[in-house]
Amino acid sequence: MARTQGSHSDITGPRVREAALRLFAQNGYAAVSMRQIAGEVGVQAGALYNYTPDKQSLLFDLLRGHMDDLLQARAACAQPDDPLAALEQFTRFHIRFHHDRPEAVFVSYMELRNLTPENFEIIEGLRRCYEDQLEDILRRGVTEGRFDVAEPKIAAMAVIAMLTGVNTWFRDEGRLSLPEVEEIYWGMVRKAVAA
Amino acid sequence: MARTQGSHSDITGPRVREAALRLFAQNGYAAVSMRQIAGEVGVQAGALYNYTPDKQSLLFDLLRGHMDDLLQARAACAQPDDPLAALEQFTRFHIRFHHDRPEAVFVSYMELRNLTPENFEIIEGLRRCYEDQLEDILRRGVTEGRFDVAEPKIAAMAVIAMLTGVNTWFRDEGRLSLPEVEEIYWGMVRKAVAA
DNA sequence: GAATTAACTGAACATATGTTCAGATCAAAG
DNA sequence: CTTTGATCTGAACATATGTTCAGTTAATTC
Repeated sequence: MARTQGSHSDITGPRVREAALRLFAQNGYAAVSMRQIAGEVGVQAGALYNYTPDKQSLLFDLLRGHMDDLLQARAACAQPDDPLAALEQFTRFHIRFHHDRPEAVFVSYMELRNLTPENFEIIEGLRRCYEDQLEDILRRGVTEGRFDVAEPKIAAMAVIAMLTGVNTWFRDEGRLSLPEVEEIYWGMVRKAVAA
Repeated sequence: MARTQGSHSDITGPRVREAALRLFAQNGYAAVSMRQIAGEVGVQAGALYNYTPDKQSLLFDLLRGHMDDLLQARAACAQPDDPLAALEQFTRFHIRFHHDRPEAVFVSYMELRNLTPENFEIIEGLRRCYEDQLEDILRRGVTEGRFDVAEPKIAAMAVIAMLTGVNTWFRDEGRLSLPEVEEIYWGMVRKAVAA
């Protein structure tokens, strides 16, 4: 049972996923070859198959891992009883979480169609689970008379689309800091659903 | 000068673009081969090169055509002086226009990274031109004291992201009609920027 | 130092890719 | 009917693809 400690496997495995994520984000899943990924890691293409059964699983594992991270990070948040506080919490969490991993966000959105149907269903289920959390907040706010939202499901989709959009233009070196952007978006979200 | 009238070219040319658009939307630019496109048209791969110098130009022409359509359709709209009316007009126009051509919208968003840098710059310029129109409406509304928007550029990006998001979930056979969806989104946009 | 075995190489496999081009086809013009 | 030229075929080109696998390398254990 040699090679358990200091094994390259602990190093190479993550590096494969990192290289795949970066390349998929930059060029798209279909446009990236296993040889490119291997080259980025400094290894021959065949060696990748010690870490993934095939290219499809590599993509799926990235998306799956991202969605797991999202739901886990979300679950670790305090969940205020007050709907307004919960909505603010969700808004700021979403912007921050997505800002911190732009490549995973991008790939998770762009490469859904390159998943096999079964894999797609799994990712889609996790995504729906996240969306439902926002929908629940909105419904509670409506019930308590704090929000004026005729269609909580649609409002949830609209808010998430708006918030995720930050990733398309925000730059760390830009004029505005992330907390400032958070503030601006929270203002719009709050007003958009206000009673 | 034979073959000018009733020429197949008038038929095949558009069919090539239609097939390419449909296939690019479904499978992504990189995953679609010239032979697939040709097969869809009922022709051999070599024949496609009577209608496009290469695959890249085929993609570019689709995106270019879509952006031209967008700006032209927008220019054909009445442009109300009243900022609130102008914003409502923009909101409804955006939802309707994007609803009517989901494939072109999808491809225009997803395949930007598969453009050469020069082609990308052109499309990006057209896109900015469209965004600026919304930004101008918001600025005018602020000047006239009708809107409360600290960052018109960012608000414009947020509104557009929100509106374009309709395409990701809306189905014609769904519970809500497009006019109903228009109404819901217009309500959220109006409140989000209201003074 | 010998044995073990995880980690990796390098070549091979069958198939697919974008693009080119000489030649066949055939509708229209003279 | 003959000429013309746009339209398309079918094969070829060089290169790239995902994946497999027998064999090499080298870190660890005994």
